[in-house]
Amino acid sequence: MIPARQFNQPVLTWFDKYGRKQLPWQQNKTPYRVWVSEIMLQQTQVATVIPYYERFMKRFPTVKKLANAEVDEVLHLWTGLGYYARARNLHKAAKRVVDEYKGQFPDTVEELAELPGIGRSTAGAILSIAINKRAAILDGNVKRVLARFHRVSGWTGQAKTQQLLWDIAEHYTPKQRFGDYTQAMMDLGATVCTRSKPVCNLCPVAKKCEANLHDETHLYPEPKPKKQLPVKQTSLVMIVNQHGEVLLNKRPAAGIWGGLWSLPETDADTAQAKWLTSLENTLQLKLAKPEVWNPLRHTFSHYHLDITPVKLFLRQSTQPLLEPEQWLWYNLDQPATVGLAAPVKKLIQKLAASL
DNA sequence: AACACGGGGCG
DNA sequence: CGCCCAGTGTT
Repeated sequence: MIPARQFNQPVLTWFDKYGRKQLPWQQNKTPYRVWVSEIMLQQTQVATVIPYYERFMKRFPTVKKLANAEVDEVLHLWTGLGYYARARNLHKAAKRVVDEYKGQFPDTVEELAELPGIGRSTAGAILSIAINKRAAILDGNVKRVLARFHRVSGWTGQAKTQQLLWDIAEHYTPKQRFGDYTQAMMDLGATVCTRSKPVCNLCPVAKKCEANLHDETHLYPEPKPKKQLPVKQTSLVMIVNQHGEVLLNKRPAAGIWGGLWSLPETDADTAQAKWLTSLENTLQLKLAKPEVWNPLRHTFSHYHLDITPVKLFLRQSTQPLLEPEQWLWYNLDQPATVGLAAPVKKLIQKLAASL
């Protein structure tokens, strides 16, 4: 690690020249105003936050006003920002600041981080920016800057990696101008040391940045390890009638693709022949020999689904369908306006092209 | 369509 | 403590 001032002085000088200082929450800085801005900024970009912030501050100019409001009104002002749990936390925390601290925000990281929605980093940001107390932060922007500067390996969410980054963050925190330094690091990460294509020639510490010197900024921070997703198999059956329509059925409300229209599904390859026979019986159809296509993979958040498509033609004129609530002949030229699962839509397009 | 984001909650 | 999640913007 290099001497702290060789890092933080160039960063502060850069901030004096290029940092933003006119944002609404940078005026009249109080713990309350900084807190609200930090929570809003966790999830949304600056340009979007500004009008929300101003409306919020107009309606709740003090923590006491916020604490006394109905949570529904807080949520109402939050509408459009998303992550409503954070608005609830904001409201809960305001009540606690009023009840437990007589409306005065505590001035230690430990106490602030006890409040719902405030962790160590947000606590550090509030203290440094609002009351110029010495406190480090480690948000996504700062993690990126520091991981690159020292080529810190490991995913930043890993406890060990995170601890190392906190140590580095503490090390570089200056002996004065704590608020400016916090702002500077956030701005640097947001505008220069960006996730992709960082603009190193505008960076005040580029000449000492190990990732930059090795031309390896793209390797840091390391991405979150992809968890090995389980692979499930299924088969989707495309039954085409003499009008070039394909048979869809509506899926149960629960489970994947709940309530969407899909192709009839069979999960057991080995039992496919049997399944087709039972489908013929159920729907009173007569089917021609199946044509098995190459599988395609669809990935959910929690597993891969390898889908084997099977095409078959109906060898008779179409009969009225049983249970028309659940079954539908989908015309490929004049598609009905129904909700289709993404891979089903893709398959139907391929099917149309094959006819 | 995958990824990232700070903190809460769970086992 | 480690793991997963939420909800939306960015890439």
